[in-house]
Amino acid sequence: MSSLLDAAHALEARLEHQLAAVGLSMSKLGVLAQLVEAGVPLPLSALATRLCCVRSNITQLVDRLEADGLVRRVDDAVDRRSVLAQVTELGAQRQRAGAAELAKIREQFAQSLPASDRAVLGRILAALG
Amino acid sequence: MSSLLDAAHALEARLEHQLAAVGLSMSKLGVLAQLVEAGVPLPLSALATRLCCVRSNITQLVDRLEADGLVRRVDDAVDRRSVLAQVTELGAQRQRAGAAELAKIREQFAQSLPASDRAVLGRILAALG
DNA sequence: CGGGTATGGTTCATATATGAACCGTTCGCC
DNA sequence: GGCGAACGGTTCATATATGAACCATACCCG
Repeated sequence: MSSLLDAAHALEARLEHQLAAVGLSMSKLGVLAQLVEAGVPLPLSALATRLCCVRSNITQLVDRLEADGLVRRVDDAVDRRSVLAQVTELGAQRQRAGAAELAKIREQFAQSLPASDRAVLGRILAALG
Repeated sequence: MSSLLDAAHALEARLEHQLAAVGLSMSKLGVLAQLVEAGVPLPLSALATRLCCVRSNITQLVDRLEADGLVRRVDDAVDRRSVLAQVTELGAQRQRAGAAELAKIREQFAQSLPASDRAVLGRILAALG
């Protein structure tokens, strides 16, 4: 059980380290990826739902992304309570760069694990969820 | 790859939740367990080494544990730079309670996974490290 | 239509973690 | 003996995350 946690932590550290090369973190990339995927600005609460975290976390994350110039807050024309996050051109560039870094790690991961093991691992982890 | 991270996060959340029942977190239990296992007060830097984190993290963790009355800071008689963390009686009780909660989860984990899968999982994760 | 409830976002306090900067102490070595 | 490097701890700034409290707005129902 603890080796599962250890492996996950090591993997996370590697991902964060790799993303740091393009000035991103997992959290920031997660937000950018959601916005790019959606193709339209999203309400902050939609981000919270998709990223499985509380709203106050998104507030802060978007604060930092806005400070980085990767995201803009825009008003929602139809619901005055709502604030939309819109990815900037720079943000979209960064997201692509981050995704490329992620792909590298995924590649290494795949290579270090035979396809058969990968299948077994997937099955076991799915069963745990 | 992401299912590995997801599974680990879910497991961590369950552990934290279970430990909250006895007023502990994984981090706090980690410190207490090291101190109990060692049997003697440990320098904070020894804790940092054993728990694989930076010293400033231990400073804060011990601050909180001290506020909880689970640990005491004592001077090191031979090295005046060093500060030792000594587990209190209450701290030792808490550590036992926490370990019991952990054991419950481990039990469930073991039951939800056939022994053969557990062996395979262990082998795969070890290969990743 | 209004009043109560639900929703959306922010703010605050807190926990956990990192890394840089700092200071006092110890140690190795000339 | 004394000096410079290494060590030990704290402090600070920062990032990430949670949850409670708060306010404005929207929605539902009698």
